[in-house]
Amino acid sequence: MALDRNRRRIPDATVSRLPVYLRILGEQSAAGVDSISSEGLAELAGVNAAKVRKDLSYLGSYGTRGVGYEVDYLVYQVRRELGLTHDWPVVIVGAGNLGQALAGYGGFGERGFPVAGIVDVDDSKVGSVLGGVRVRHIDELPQIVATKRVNIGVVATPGSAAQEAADLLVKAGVTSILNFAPIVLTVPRSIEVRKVDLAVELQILSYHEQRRAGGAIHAVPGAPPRSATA
Amino acid sequence: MALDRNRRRIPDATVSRLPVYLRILGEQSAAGVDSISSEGLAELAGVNAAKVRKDLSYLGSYGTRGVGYEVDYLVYQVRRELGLTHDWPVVIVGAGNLGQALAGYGGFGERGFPVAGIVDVDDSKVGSVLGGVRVRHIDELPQIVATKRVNIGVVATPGSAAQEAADLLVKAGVTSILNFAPIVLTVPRSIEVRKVDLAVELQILSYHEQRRAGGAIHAVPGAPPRSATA
DNA sequence: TGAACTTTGTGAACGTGTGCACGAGTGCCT
DNA sequence: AGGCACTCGTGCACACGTTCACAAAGTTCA
Repeated sequence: MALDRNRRRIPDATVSRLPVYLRILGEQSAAGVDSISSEGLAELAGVNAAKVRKDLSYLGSYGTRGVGYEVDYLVYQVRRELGLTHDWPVVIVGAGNLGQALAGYGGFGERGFPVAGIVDVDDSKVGSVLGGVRVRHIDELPQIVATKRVNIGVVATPGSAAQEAADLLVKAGVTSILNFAPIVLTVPRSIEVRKVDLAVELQILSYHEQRRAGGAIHAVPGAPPRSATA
Repeated sequence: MALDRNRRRIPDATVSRLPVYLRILGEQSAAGVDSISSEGLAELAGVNAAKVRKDLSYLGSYGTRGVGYEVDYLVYQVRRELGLTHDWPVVIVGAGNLGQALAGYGGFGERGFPVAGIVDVDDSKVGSVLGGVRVRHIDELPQIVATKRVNIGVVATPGSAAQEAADLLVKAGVTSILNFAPIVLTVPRSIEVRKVDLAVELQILSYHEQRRAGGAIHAVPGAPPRSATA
């Protein structure tokens, strides 16, 4: 505790890979594997072995030269670094198509993120039960966040309501937001936001497809003049 | 066409921002805005103005100094670069919770990615209708891909079935895959894969929450010894 | 015990991405 | 017509991320 190896800042790129390692390590552990090399883990994670070693070195020196990493011990260390030693209850705003799917998707709670509540503005949705959780009115959001000690909010509303949802989450005391709405949220700097956007992902794939197709079809009909003045 | 300014490789980071610009530009266009500066676009996209200019410069010199960018013209250019001048039908594999939500989510087709089909292995799901599309048996996948000219496949199965789903998609002729299953897919190098993983996103947020909480609680009970020999 | 072998941890080189700062055009106003 | 204000396009420096390559440290086996 004195020679605290902690409080090292871990690079973003590494943080985003740790969950992948963690899942693989869990699978290996369940399969009875005791020890794994950086090469083995790299293979399973689809990355370079040196990258694995460097990533893991940010947590400390938990490997054994000549052998590899002890799976269970590494699982524990990664979980600790990611803050997964306890559950993080989440609250979902928006009980539409997506909110319902998220609540119904059991893997949420299993992975340490139990759904503490789902809220919606629409009274007709309030009261129905999704994935074992009753939909409540958005006015109850502050109470849910406070009593269930919720730090993470999920925005699953249409784009038009997303900023308002985020504002309410922040006001209720949430400090991290996972945003599924296709808009850029404006929040205080201290709030951590991550975005998941289907359309963006599909459009990136579209770019590569178009490129693959030769893309040489530039003379598309309908090309507007630069200054239509219309 | 002779002095082809095309076939310039656009950096990945830029490609992933173009869809964001595109959505904002579309909104501005709908709001009656004719012209926008890099600063204005940057503000709305939540990024640096220089970055916007550099990103757009990869498409060509479509701005006007002293004025900005003509919104409609820029929309056209970005859409062209992203290959959005025509629709890209997609096929969804897996009609579970997620597959249903994706099919039901109208925004899919509206944004140029109509659902050409949904397939599942489970006979009890075959025949039901989701978002206007009938669920078909996975054996019909090759036929759907061929007749509807599908290039993009969506894997919405549980992790345990995802690799098989990907293999079938590739065999059927799909060249891009959007993967929602929490596993690393193994596919031929020529196939473009993008992954959307809820658990990863939540765990990244968890990391920041843990860090915010001071994280100084390292002496967690239950810390396993390095070599348990158990 | 010691030599051969394995695998980690990390310095260093390289590649990619970001942001500043400023020259170069363009439009507007007098 | 000329000057001024504005904004794009981009060279450059810096930060971040990736990969190589190798010494250090551990294991195995004769």
